[in-house]
Formats: sequence, structure tokens, C-alpha cells
Amino acid sequence: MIRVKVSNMKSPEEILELKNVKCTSIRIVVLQHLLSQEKAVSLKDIEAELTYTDRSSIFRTLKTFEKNKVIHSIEDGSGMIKYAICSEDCNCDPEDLHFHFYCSNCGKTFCLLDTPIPNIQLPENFKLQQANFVIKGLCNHCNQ
Amino acid sequence: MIRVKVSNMKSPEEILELKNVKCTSIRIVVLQHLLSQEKAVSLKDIEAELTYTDRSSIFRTLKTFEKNKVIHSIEDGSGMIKYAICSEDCNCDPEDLHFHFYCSNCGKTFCLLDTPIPNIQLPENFKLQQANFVIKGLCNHCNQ
DNA sequence: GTTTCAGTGCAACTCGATTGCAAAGATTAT
DNA sequence: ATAATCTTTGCAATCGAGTTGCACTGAAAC
Repeated sequence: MIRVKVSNMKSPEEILELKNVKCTSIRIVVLQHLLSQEKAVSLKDIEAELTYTDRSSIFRTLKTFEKNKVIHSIEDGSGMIKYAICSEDCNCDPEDLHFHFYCSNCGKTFCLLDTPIPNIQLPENFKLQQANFVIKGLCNHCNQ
Repeated sequence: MIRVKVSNMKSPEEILELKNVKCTSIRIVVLQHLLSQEKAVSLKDIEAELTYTDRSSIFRTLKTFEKNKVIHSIEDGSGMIKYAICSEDCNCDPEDLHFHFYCSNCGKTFCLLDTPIPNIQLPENFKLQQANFVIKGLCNHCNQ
């Protein structure tokens, strides 16, 4: 079973305040949408849901969220950047990293919070800042 | 020290024959270029070097190489797909995977052939097909 | 020698990401 | 309260990597 962002039952408003992002209607709606997902979503996904607003507004909202560590972005190889809520104590530091799983059939991207990131031994004098680990395959739903 | 594709001292021609890709001048030149690099390169990089030929021709050459497992592609988060030579016995199977290191300063992408990929425990009924592990940070040259 | 087909070059197109600019809304100073 | 200022939002336009259509070329097959 996948442990999905069991995210703290906080409201969008509380999360935004906690992360020092000013509340606006679009931010609340976008965050609500992200919270309701059990997978990482793309700008296009959100745009399709929130038809009453604009792509660039959602884009800038996501950038703001990312800057303030409300969400993190994942490049899953689908060609589209996906976004998912950071867990409550996430600083987007290497220690907070987790694997992502991209289903090559349905195109969904899951956060694998229960699969630990191993310790990585880098070559001498290399400095780790961030990591992006994407596993591709079939999700439990598509692997029939 | 990074162990770079210590690539078998094979010539481009030999490699192409081995992988069942017909020799053409553009293929030899592109492969030569890839062999001479100690990092993964993008289409744009190659295009800049091989000014006497065309982007789409290089693009199709790379696709042919990838299909025939002469090279593998990496999404390092730079927004551009990078390409690197497969080692001699590479089938691009999960077992052949390795980490890639993307330097956020100079933009180079390295193959970390000496850093082993750990065993990954996926959630039940998830099937691994492929993986893309990119570590971002500073390379030995930029980490001063 | 002619036909056939893979490979190449050019130009055009696709599509996600991003930006410029002006209007709307919120905030601060007067 | 009103004006000045800053932030946010919506629209349209642009960017850039990737990709494709089409015609030409050159090699291989008949």
C-alpha cells in the first residue's frame, strides 16, 4: 500500500500561513486541488480542472508555492513537470527526498514515501544539493 | 575519481556494426563526438559542434542509437535530454542503471558508474521497468 | 541501368514553459 | 477617506526543445 501524503489535516489557509505565503483565492483553490490528489500533478492537469482561471496564473502560483516549499516539483520523464505537496516538516533538503514512481501506462506519478532513499557515496569533492529519483514502470492499477 | 565510460577501445565503426546500425558518415561523427566526451551531452551540444550538419539529422541519429542501445538518454532536470554511450554489455535493463550527477553550476551531466544502485523495494504490485536517478549538486570542478 | 529504400537536410510545426504588460486588488502612507 | 504603491491576476505573445513532412541524395537490390 502506498502511503500518500497523509497530510496533516491542515486547511489550505493554515498551510499557506505556515509557509509565509499570502492567502489569495487562486492559491487556496490550487492548493486544495493538490491536497485532494494522491499523485503528483502537472500544470496542465490543474489547468484542466480550474477552467475559470488562467494557465499563467496557475504557473506563477506553483512557482510561488515551490519557492516557499509548499510543494516540490518532480521531473518524471513525461515531459511535464509534476507537483506534489511537501510533507509538513519538509525543507526540500536531501534528507527529505523520496522516490517517485511514474506509471508508463496511465501517466500518473506517485510519491513513494515508504521507500527509503539509500545513502549515496559520491565521488570525491562532489557536493549533493538535491536529487530526483524516478522509477518508471506499471502502477498497481495498471499492472494486471 | 569518476570512472568514465572507459569505453572499450572500439572504433565507432566497430560499435555500430556490433549494435546492428548501418555506418553512415553522420553516425560515425556523432558517435565519435559522444565517445570523446566524459559527460552526457544534449542534442544542442552536439549541434553546436557539428555545424556542417542539421539538428534533425542529429536528432534522428540519436534516436536510432537509442533504439539500438548504442546510447542511453538521461533526463537530468536541465530541461534537455542528455545522451551518453552505453557500456559494452549494456542492455539498458534496470540492472544496467547507474546514477547521473548534474552539476547545477556548469550544467554538465556525469555518469556515476561506481556508485551502485541500491535494491529498491516497490509497493505491492508495482512493476519496475526503468529508472532515472539524477543527483544534483556541484561537481568536483565547480565545488571550490 | 533502373527501381527501391534508408538516410539526410530544410523548413515548418507542436507543445509545455515562461514573460511583458496592463487591469484588478490589496496594502501603506498621507 | 484618498492617494500612492506594491502584489496578484489574466491575456496574449514569445521561447525553445523536440518532432515531423517532404523532397532530395546516395547506396543497395533487382
